[in-house]
Amino acid sequence: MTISKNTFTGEYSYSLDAKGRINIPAKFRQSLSKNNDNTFVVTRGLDTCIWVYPIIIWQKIETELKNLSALSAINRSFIRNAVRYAAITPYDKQGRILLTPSLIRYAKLEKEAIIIGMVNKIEIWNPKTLYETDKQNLKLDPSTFEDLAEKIIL
Amino acid sequence: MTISKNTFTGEYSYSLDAKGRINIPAKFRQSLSKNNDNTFVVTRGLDTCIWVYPIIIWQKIETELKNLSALSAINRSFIRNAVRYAAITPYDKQGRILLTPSLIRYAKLEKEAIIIGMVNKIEIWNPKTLYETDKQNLKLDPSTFEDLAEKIIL
DNA sequence: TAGAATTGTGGGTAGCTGTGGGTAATTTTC
DNA sequence: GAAAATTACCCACAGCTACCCACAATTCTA
Repeated sequence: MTISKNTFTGEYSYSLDAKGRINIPAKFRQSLSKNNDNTFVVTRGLDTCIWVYPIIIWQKIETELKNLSALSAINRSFIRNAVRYAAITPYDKQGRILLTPSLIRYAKLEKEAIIIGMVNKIEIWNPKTLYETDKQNLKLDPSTFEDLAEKIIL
Repeated sequence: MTISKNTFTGEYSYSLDAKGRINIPAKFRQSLSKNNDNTFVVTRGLDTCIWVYPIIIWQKIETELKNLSALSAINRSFIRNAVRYAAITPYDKQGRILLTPSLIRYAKLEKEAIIIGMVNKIEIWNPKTLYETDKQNLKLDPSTFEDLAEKIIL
């Protein structure tokens, strides 16, 4: 098997149910390595969305955070944002994870949700918010974009 | 076999079936190196077509993307756009890959499709769109080609 | 050139996936 | 300590997908 583990790509449309549960695409679950124990970590994204990490990836991030100097205000604010809203959620027999009300509010999630594989993590979006964010991003510096594209895309 | 692996050339006409499957030319499949596990990655091309990569080529892109810091908004947006439309598809016993409805819509594919070898990747086109694009490209500033000529010896 | 193997295309079906809801166990509240 | 609220776990089921087989056309081989 050469397909890399804990790596996610693609965009999917799923629905959040009345109990705050949302399905993680079967393909993403299959990509999880065994030592994740069918468990993800959900937390606030830096955009208006929810970030979902395989738990072993999250653990690496935690150790990195510990090594960040607490002197920098940016670091402190990032650590606070990333860690304080993090919740560990194993998925149920049907492959769904449970989102906290706080996260659902933060990402302005309603019934319909877009799930995007972001290589080493997963994002959950309200479709409208995603659309707005896409529009905003078009205004970002295009030359940086092109530099990245030339370096990375073959 | 002297032909280098994971390299594609030539133009072929194939048909997309009702289930969204399309055959990858046998010659292209034979060119795949073993470690690809009979698997391609399909994604949006920069033109109105679908790009198909051998998975090990795609994995290089993934690794680069993993190394981009998620603290930068430009990086996040870039990753999202690069990965969002990508799908990993092993080909079946008959040599066909499955295209996502989203990609089929993007490339405006109907039944008839043109498959083109583009050295390190493969392109899938609607014949009409390809024809139109060719016509447009004739109008491009010829000096662009001259710039390229300085970089590449044909 | 005849036979064998490969290739491209179509379709059927078992099993999986996504979604909703129910119930027992647990926690919370008064 | 009992009732209410919340949570965790289970089942049901429609729709879809992955996998299988069939077959005609083409290419290869002896």
